[in-house]
Amino acid sequence: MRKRARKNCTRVHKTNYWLLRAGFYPWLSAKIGAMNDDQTIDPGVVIADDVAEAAGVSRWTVGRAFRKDAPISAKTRKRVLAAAAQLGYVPDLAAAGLASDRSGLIALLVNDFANPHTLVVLERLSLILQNEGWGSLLVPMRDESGAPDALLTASQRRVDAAVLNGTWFDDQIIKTALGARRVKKLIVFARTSENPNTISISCDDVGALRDIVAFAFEKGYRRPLFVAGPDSHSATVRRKDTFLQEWHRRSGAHAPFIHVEQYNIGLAHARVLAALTGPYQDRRPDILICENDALAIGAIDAIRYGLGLSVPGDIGVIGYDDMPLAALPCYNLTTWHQPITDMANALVEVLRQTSEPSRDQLFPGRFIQRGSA
Amino acid sequence: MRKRARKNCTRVHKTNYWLLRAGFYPWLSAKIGAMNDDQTIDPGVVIADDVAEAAGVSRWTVGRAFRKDAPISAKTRKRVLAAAAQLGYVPDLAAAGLASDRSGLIALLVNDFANPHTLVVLERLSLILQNEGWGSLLVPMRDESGAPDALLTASQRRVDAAVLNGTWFDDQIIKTALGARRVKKLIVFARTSENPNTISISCDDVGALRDIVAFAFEKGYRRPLFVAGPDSHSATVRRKDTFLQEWHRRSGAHAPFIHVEQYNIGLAHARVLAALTGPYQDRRPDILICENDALAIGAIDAIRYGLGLSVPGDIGVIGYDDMPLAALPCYNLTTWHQPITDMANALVEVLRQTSEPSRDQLFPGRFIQRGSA
DNA sequence: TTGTACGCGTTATCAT
DNA sequence: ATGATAACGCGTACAA
Repeated sequence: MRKRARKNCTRVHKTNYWLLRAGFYPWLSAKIGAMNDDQTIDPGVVIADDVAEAAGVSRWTVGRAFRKDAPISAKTRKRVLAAAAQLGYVPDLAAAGLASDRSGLIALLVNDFANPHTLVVLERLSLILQNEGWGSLLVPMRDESGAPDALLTASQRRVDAAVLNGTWFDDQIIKTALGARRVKKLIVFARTSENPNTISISCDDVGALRDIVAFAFEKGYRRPLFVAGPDSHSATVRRKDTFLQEWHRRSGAHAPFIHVEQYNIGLAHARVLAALTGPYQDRRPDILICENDALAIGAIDAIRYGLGLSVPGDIGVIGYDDMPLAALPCYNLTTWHQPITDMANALVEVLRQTSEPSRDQLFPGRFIQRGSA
Repeated sequence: MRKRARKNCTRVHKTNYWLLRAGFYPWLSAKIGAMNDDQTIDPGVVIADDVAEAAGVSRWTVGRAFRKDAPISAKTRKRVLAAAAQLGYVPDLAAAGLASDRSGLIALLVNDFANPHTLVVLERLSLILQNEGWGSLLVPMRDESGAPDALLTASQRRVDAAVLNGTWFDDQIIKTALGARRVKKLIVFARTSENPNTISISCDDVGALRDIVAFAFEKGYRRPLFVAGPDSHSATVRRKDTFLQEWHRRSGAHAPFIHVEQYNIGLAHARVLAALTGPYQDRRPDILICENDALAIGAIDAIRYGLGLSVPGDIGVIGYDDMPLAALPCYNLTTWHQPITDMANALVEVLRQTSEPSRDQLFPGRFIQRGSA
């Protein structure tokens, strides 16, 4: 009964939209310039048919004029674009997505709104996606149980890919994502993932923690405490394990660690304070190695305002991320810089590719020595 | 030639999607639970026709079953939903948007990524929109010239509304937005706008600054300096002008002010330091009233680490926003709390309405006294 | 309450 | 290089 010509669409789409920047649509600015304050431009939408009629070509030729690498003569294209400019035509991406199975939408799944670093990631990703002609669907996840909702949203909007920006994605969430309908690609950003069906783009945190351990050891620190994020997630384990191994290799001793349930500055404050006034009261660490900057900032606050001690005088602190907050003189955090822009560029490259890319792309970061250690 | 039955669609849409939460789609969880790690669910997409066939009804009845207030018998709906559940059907919102002229997408236009408060706004808005069945299109604007690009993106995606979250939107940008095709509603969030074609949802900053002035004056401060954001934008003027008026009314004196070109912590640091070591060296203020928290944080850093003075001992600082950073013990900023959640709820209400809402909704905030003044 | 014709604006595919 | 046919998946209006 039901007819469906295009099943299992695995065609390669080589024709991408171009001319997607407003700079290429001078008629927009012209119209706006001529407007009065209380005046709205006639919202009567111009469609490809109108342009076709005006240019004396068919609707399909209009579409070709707006796509790269389309078989169309330069002369015809010029005429079509001129007609489009005069009428104020802009292609409708929603309709294009419906027809082509490529929505041009990328879902950014975010659960880590308490971490200021998230804002940096959102800025970089959305800007670079916009430059490349993609739209960003911001999909928040309140907590772990919010993941199915988020992925449902993404799949209902036919996104071309979903990017996991969170920190506590566990394997169950990734399985949910892969199971969601119409989510074609799943990319784990700024985290590693062991799942073979994902593509992860992240900073080389193994190398990073080796460098961090080297720095701390050579600076003479001997009583470290590792401050890790939520337990039970494979992503966390990597930095922690690398640290523990490296420290043992260098010092012969086993370093202790604590876990904080969320990457939340206030919570880190509380947990670090509890640790230093409780189990670690009599064996106070001389350096806190933190899994990321949010934990490190909380740790500094705990040391200074909870214990009345000094950083780095009494206890040093090292973070990871180099978020803007880390550079403020109040914290002046020694940390590890992730090359977010490079990683975002790599993400775009992965999105462009139709073939299976190599998984687990690692990018080197760099150590940022400031005043906290 | 061209036929268009539905011109100027001003119909009232009373039927909204329901059952949009994943909790209502138990088959998703079931399928996922049964999966192996390296297995992907058959992405063969189930459409309404399939469900119709399985339930023995027409395709249109399937659509009705998924909408509220649709004329359908409870029995039929139950049968349809059962069939949908078995097949794993989920409505396609992209196609629905194309057909109905309501995409269910809201564009969040953001230009203020240097301000940590933006993350709070994004979290609240995207969560509440998701709960109500809307999707959030995150549209970044690098600078003022990026506004046309951003609005083009929004209009090409047929958003139902565009929400301006930025801080330096001037009237030209708003005109651009209103001129953009297919952007039906324009809402200015957390800022006021004088433009009669917009709806602004904001905190009552006139009342807020009255309270702030009252506090500062009664605390005995007598030499204020107002630290404002970018000049030339009407949004900025309101807090500044209110402050200046109120201070004059109370003290009989005219208070001075400076401008910072962006709401950026580092830049505020530099500008405040320059002011205090330059023009204001010999008439040092005893209190800095800042237009928002980002400026206030920069001011505190400048006072403490640039001048070596103490806050609040030598100079007090008051902010506005109550962003999470303000509560950290390092800054402990006295500020004004904006009721973002209430404002987000009001936004949803405006989005729901088809009639013209009253413009300029104001919400009361509250003074948060901490240690910086 | 249910079914049908038509349209939404575009693209894939094929024929010319 | 261009035009034509047939989707894409669903909603609206109206008839039954």
